[in-house]
Amino acid sequence: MIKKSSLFEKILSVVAKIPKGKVTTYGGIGLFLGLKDARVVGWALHQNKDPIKCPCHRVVDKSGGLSKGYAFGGRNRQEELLASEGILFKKDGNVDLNKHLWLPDIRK
DNA sequence: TGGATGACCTACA
DNA sequence: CTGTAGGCCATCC
Repeated sequence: MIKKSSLFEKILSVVAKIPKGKVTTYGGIGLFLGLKDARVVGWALHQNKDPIKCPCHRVVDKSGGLSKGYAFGGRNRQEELLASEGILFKKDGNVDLNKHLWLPDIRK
């Protein structure tokens, strides 16, 4: 049900569909939207100011690591939010993609 | 109109 | 493994 609008809305729609306890990657969203870059995804999330509709904390990088550090007010904050949803972290401080990786449904 | 910016990814040395 | 370079998309000034 992705409408034809700015990628901003598309990305937000995808992120909003992320089930609780799951995480997705920038590259995954970009690939889903047919983009060849993950920058747009990061850009959209950065421009996003509605964490209620867009759980940015559920979006991680390809390695399962969190963003640079100034996402929500600190990387620690994101970890806290993810942990609050039942997402486990590895000793590296990265999300366990093997258990929580989720990708958008292309059919829908 | 056009350069600069951005929460990234991949490839190569 | 770390560092550098390129890429491509949208928005802002």
